[in-house]
Amino acid sequence: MEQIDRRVRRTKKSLEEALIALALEKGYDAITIQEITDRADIGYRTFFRHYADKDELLKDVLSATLLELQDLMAPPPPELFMDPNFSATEFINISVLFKHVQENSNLYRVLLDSDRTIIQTVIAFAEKNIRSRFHLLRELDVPKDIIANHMISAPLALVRWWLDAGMPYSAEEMGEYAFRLVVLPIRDMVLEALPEQ
Amino acid sequence: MEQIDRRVRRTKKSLEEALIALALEKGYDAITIQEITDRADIGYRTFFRHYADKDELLKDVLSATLLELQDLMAPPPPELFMDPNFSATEFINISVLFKHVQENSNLYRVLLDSDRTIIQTVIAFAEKNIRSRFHLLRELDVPKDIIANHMISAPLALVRWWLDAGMPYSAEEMGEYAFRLVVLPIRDMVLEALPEQ
DNA sequence: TATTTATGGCGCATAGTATGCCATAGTGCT
DNA sequence: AGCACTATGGCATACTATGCGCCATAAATA
Repeated sequence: MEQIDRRVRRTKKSLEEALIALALEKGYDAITIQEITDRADIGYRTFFRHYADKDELLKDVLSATLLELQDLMAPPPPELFMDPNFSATEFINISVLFKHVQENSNLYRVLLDSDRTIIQTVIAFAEKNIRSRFHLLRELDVPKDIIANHMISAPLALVRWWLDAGMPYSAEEMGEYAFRLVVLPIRDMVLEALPEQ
Repeated sequence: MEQIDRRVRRTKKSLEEALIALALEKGYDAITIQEITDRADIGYRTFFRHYADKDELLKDVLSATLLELQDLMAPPPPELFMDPNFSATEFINISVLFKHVQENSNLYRVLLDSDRTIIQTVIAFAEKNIRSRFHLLRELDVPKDIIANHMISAPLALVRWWLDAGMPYSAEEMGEYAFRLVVLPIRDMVLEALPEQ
């Protein structure tokens, strides 16, 4: 097995925890690598033996959580879109997103505060996922590419607002709002485009 | 009048042009002040006599254009929302946004590529504007704060997609798509909430 | 033309990143 | 337990970029 040296595990774990703590305190961009290693009580030199830069550490921190989200939001099979009886909640379960954000709010705060390029990677990945679900569908009133983008970035903006505002509503409520603002209009469009029975 | 020294005008103009050119070439973040002053053929030292940092220069570049947009998107008076005869296009003319982006696409590219804090300032301002239009309205199915945020960040995400994709649709088409995805659902909510005749 | 002011170029201080070197301490394996 | 291995710490160093003081000079305003 890929048994990893205990020291490496310890070092990485310390650095990851230090990054999150500092990012919440003073914002991701403002952190220096020196501060991370000081907080983690790790030699400055050691940082570069594991990560090329700050962003790589951040990716490491986020990857597990984002893979988890990916599973949660996962694939209702593409055939579902062709089934005229599919229900609204099956279309996409958006409140799952908000629950996951709530359970990992510190991580999401850091993610949404971080460099655009990291978020862009996440968005691009999720978009590809959505597009693959649409590809069986015939063209709608709005191009499918635009819908795919909207289905990702609009909920993400709601998440950002939610966190910035101090989560004044429950995850279920936010799911409901996102459903009304984003999902419902798209579902209606899709239903119209389905081949009539 | 506030007649400004010709040299100052010339210096600022050169710096602004250099910033835009460089930002389009290699991305806003990657630019150094040294590069800006070299390109502008201005002394490095002189930069700091006009701007505290890169962001301040960017703000200067964007301010005129954003004020222009503000006028274009401007106020249908708040009473309009209480008028049951108000039409969809009066609700908010979203295609104006896309036309303005098209005419200033270089600037918007730089803006959307730049630091989050600058975009956040713009979003916060626009949000306040929208909220003031809503304040007469009674509570809807979705909290008004969330709607205000959605009305800003969702179109902005569409603009970002449009620019990143190389503007494959016309401004009018994008306006139509934004209308269907964002404005129409909200308009329907508002209409439901209006006191019935 | 005289006075004011912006600019250019020099040097210097500071902060942060990134790497080389070598002794040391912790680790996995037999 | 002992051995070979390798991650780590600490030091020095190079590099890049920001930010400012100083003073001579060029350009603008009046």
